[in-house]
Amino acid sequence: MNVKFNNRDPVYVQVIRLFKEQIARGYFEPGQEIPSRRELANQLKINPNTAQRAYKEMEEQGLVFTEGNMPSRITKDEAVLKRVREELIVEAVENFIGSIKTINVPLSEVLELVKEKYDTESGEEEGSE
Amino acid sequence: MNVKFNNRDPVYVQVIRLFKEQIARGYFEPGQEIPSRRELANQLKINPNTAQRAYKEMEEQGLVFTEGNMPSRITKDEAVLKRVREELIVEAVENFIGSIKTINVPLSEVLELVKEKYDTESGEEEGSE
DNA sequence: AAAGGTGTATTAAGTATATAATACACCTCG
DNA sequence: CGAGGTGTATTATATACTTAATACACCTTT
Repeated sequence: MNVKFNNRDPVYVQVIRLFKEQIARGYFEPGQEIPSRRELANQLKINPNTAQRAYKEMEEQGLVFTEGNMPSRITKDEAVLKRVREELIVEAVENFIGSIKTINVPLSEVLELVKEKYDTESGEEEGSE
Repeated sequence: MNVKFNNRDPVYVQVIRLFKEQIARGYFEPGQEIPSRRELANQLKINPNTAQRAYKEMEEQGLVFTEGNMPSRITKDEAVLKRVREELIVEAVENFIGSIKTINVPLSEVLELVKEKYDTESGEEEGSE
């Protein structure tokens, strides 16, 4: 796994974000197993306790669930999964609007910029490391 | 002054951001005096040391300068001020594109959302707390 | 000269995050 | 049965950020 963490946000928050993005992209099936805390920690090169904290919060948010001592799973509630995607989109849009309003830029101007930039970096993954 | 800080980012980072936004909006004249560390701390209800840290970083970035023991001032270099605005815009655009790409949303779809939301909250301030 | 406002610097304490090292109960698998 | 993998919990240490309390040199104003 090839994940880059920034040093601004807590790692466990970034891990949650990572799972939400994958959910939004339809990467997970409802009820699908996710890596154990220890395995995730190994994959992401983080501490098992940090992985545990991320999973615990995701459980509180209803994104994953755990039965007995079985591996945790993505929720089977498809409405929840769908809502994750919508929330991420709304969040992105609101952040963007908030930013350009505080800077006081005409909307048409930035929309042009968005279209240009979007096509420029048309792909998004090119992980070679 | 009515500034709301979040608890995610360091306060001194948010203070820098605040100044950059005001610069981007043309709020400051080149060479204009800015509040002293103690006064800013008083206005924003933060610690003078935190204000000092923000000012120090802004000096390192060339945004403000200090002569002798006079009050610090916004740089007189208009090119620098102009660049601040451009950088904030580019940053907003890139963040936005990055977000919607990781979520895998068609561009046309979110652009519609942006237009709708932008008009909805046509004003921007409604702080009551 | 004295007072007070600049910027600047230092030291200490508190909180949140991350890591580390364990520990334990539970269940499955061999 | 026993080993090993689950989730879960506890305790300790390190670091970054924030606040706090001072301190000092410099300059202007009175």
